[in-house]
Amino acid sequence: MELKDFGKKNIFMPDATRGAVRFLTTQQLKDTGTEAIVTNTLHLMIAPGAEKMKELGGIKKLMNWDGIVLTDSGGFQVFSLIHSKKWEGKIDENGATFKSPREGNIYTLTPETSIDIQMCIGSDILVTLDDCRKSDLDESEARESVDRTVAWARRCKDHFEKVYGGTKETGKLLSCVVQGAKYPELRKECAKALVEIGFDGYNFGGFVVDEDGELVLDEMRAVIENTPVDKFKYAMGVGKPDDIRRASKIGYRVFDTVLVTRNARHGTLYSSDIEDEVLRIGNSEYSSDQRPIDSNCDCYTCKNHSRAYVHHMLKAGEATGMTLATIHNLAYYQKLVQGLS
RNA sequence: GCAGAGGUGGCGGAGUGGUCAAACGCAUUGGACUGUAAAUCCAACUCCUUCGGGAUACACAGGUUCAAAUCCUGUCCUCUGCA
Repeated sequence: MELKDFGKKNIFMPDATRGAVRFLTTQQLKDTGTEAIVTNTLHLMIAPGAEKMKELGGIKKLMNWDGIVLTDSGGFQVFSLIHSKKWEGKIDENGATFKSPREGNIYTLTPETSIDIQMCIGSDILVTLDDCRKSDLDESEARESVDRTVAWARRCKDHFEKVYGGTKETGKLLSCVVQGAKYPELRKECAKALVEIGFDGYNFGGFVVDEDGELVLDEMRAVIENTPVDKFKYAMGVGKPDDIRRASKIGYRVFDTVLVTRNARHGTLYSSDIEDEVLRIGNSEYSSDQRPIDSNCDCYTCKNHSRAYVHHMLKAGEATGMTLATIHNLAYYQKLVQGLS
C-alpha cells in the first residue's frame, strides 16, 4: 500500500512494539496479509536506543519490513507506566522524565524528543506526544489533559516542520491524538483545536471502552464529526472484532489492538465456525478436534494444523503454539478488516 | 531376616496435639485481556448444599485425649544399608 492511500480503506495494524509482532518473524507477519505495523517510541528509545536505530538504518531495514510503520509516541506509556506509578517518573508541561526499571537509566520524553526519536526509528507515520490518562477523569482533569495534549501536538508539529521540513520534505505523515476522556464536548473541543493546527490524521486516544467493556461510541463520533473527511481516522486500541465493525461504521479506518496477538498467546482465538467467534483453544473440548481453527480461513495455521495440535502446543508451553495462534488471529483480523471495506 | 527412614489431596511436597478440608509448586478445569512491563493474570479444584453451612478425610484397624494428619499399639506397604 502507498502511504498516500493510508486510511482510505480499513486497515489493521498489529502492534510490533519492540520491532516484532511477538512470536512472528517478519516473513510470517507478511504472510498474514499485514500491510502496516505499530512500533513504540518509548520502548525503542530504551532499547536499542534512538541513536542505534538511526545507525542501523531505521526499523524497516532492521526488521527487513517493507510495509508501513507507524510509531506510537509513547503517550500511552506515559499513562500506563508513569501516571499509574508502575514506573518511577514525573510528568509536567514539558513532558515526562522516567526511570527504566530494567537498566535504571533516566529518559526524557518531550514533544520534541518524541518526534526526534520517531524520525530515528524511521517511521512513516508519526504520532504526536499526548497526555493520556485514565478514563474516569473528572472534567477538570480531562480538560487539563486536553489542553496539554493540544499544546504538545502544536510543539510536535512545529518541531517536525522546522527541523525536518514537515510532511512535504519528509514524505511522512504526522498524526495527532484526540483526548477528552468520557466527555464528548471535550472530545469535540480537542478535535477542533487540533484541526486548527492541522494534521494528516486524527487518532482517537485514551480508553476506548468503558467500565463495562462497551465501546465509547459517543466520544468517538464527536471526533469523527469534527475532523476533516479527507484525513485518516485511527481508533487507537480498537478492539474486539465487533468493536472494529462498529468503529468502522462511524468512520474510523485505522485500527490496532494488542488483543489479537495477546489473546492468541493466551489461547483466545477467533473463528467464524463459532457463534460468538471466540474459540478458546485451551479448552479440553479441542484436545482431540482434528478440524482447523477456522474452516473459512486459509492462513498457514489453518491450512496445515488442527485445533488439537494448536491446543497441544499451547498447553505444552511450546513457542510454536504461540506462533501458530498469532498467525491465525492476525490473518483473521486482516480478513475481517478487508471485509468491512 | 536385621537396622534405619518413611507412607498427607491427580502428582511433588509442607504441617508433628487445637486457628487444618490441610501451605506452596505442578497438573487439571473455567475465565479475563482493548495506542503490550503480559508465553501474563484471576478463580475453582473431597462429596453434598436452599451457598448460611453440612458430611467424610492425612496407608489400614484400634486406642489415649475435651480435641489427633500430628501421641500410643498392631497390620500392610515403600525406600536405603547390612546379611
